Amino acid sequence: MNNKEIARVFEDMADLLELKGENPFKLRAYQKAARSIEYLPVEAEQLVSEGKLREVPGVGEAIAKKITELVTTGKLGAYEKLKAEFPEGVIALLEVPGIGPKTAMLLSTELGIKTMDELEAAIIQGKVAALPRMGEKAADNILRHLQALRRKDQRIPIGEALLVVDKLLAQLKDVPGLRNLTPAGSLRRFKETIGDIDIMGTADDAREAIQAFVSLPQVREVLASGTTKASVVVAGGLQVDLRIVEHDSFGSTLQYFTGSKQHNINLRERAHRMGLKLSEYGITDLRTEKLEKFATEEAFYRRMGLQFIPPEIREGQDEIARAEQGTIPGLVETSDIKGDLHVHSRWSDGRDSIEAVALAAKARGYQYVALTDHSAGRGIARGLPPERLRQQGAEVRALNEKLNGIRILSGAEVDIRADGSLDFPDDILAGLDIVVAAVHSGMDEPQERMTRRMIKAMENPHVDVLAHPTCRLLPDREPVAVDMEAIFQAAVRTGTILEVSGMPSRLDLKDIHIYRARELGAKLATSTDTHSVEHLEFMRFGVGMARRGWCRPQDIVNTRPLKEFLAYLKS
DNA sequence: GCCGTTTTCGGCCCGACTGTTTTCAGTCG
Repeated sequence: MNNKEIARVFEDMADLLELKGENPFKLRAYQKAARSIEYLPVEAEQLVSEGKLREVPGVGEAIAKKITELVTTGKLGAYEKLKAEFPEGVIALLEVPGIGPKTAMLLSTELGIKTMDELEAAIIQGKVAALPRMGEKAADNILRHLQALRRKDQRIPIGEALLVVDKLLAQLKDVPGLRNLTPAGSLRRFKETIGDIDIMGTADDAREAIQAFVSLPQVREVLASGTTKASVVVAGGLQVDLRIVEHDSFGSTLQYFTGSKQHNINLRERAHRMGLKLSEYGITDLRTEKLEKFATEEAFYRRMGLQFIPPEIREGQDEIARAEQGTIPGLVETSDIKGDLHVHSRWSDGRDSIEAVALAAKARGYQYVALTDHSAGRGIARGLPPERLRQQGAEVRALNEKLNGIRILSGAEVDIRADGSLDFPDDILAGLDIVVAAVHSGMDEPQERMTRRMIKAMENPHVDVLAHPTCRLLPDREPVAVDMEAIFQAAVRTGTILEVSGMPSRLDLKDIHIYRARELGAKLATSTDTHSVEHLEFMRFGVGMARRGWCRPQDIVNTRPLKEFLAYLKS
């Protein structure tokens, strides 16, 4: 049983305990453990065999036992027993926003509702509004949420969400007295997918700002609108929350609204031990009741006795303890990047000429860009047969003569075939500056074969980079079955660089993989898989992922200047 | 159920918004 499945069990258990009216702190313990397990950089199974389960924050004696049971038997007695205590389908009702434990139990016991369809029918028949403490409006609300839930796609990749946000921010820019408009929440933490969009700002008149927000043309529905915050649904079904505070609370509010939830809970517990109380408005001294406001997050963390914690690593793991010790590393930034190691031109399935891509790379301040068009095996992607690759090499040489300040590395994105062999013979690979290898087909293979296949490719001395290692596509294609721990170890052994693809639909490797690979000493590269010059911008997502994996500049090989990077490739 | 530089027992984050209510419960983030 994998970490995601284990986390799911504990989340369900927390829901069931809540339905049961159990001690709220107990169910919070389950939720915390679920979160912890979800973010583990290694499989819980490995921790069980190493006896290290108890080192995971939020995992104590009882939960460790439950995890062990799940890992070894694939089932959990306590969970099965708990499930049996409740009518079928109650947990499903909790999925609907606006339905909490009380309402779910009411709907289930009074009306016998098991599914969303039955719920919809009951609302339309007026049965829900007639329940105690319900009413027309409450029932209507549930119906709207239910229908929105049906329409709504899953979480969307961060790349798409940022487009929506950029537009919103541009539209709100001119509202008088509205300042400091900033994306917060999971967007600011660079989570790979976004469930809803959080924006915050400060204003002379919060009401006026909220009014401007809910009146935007793309707002399809206003879910809530008060004096300091509002929630709307915009075209496309995405929920956007806006929170407005006074100018001098900006730092505290940004911190509060960036989350994550678990990070904030941990911070508040720490504050409590310090005799302080945290809220979005600032820090209150519990003894004097005095509120201290913060204009910046830096000042806020300083007051808490902590090193500044970058948003990308505020996931409620051990970042607060690390900040207390002052051991949060300086994370890589987009401005550290000296080159892109994965770009396509119109020679294969890219849109632009090699020269256009090179000039765009130069304009970004890069010193080099690796041209990695597809190999012949990628027929659909107009992959290059050896002869065309040689012709391309000639053009690259000519361009390198002509252009100043940017070096084009001749390379290829070579297919890893089903047997682990490569789509170009070794003598051709040997003539390239850089070889990026990737799986593009036969993705349904069982884990052992896929793992062997990738490792075999990594063992080829000409292969420099393993691209998008898990082959997932957000939000639909699941990662291939592959033993990531083995891939990371092979990367360390063979010196193969692991790609962190910034392409929004890939983001591959993902955060916890990056964390583990780095921990084991593997080298990583943030790349874009550019197919037209605008895609070079995807580097921000690659860097965002790397930061979520706690990467410093020295962990990312393409932060090295050209000469140093070429020397590294040779070694 | 977890956890401890006050504690191994007694705590456990905090505020906003809505709807059905006459003072608050439920839900959310």
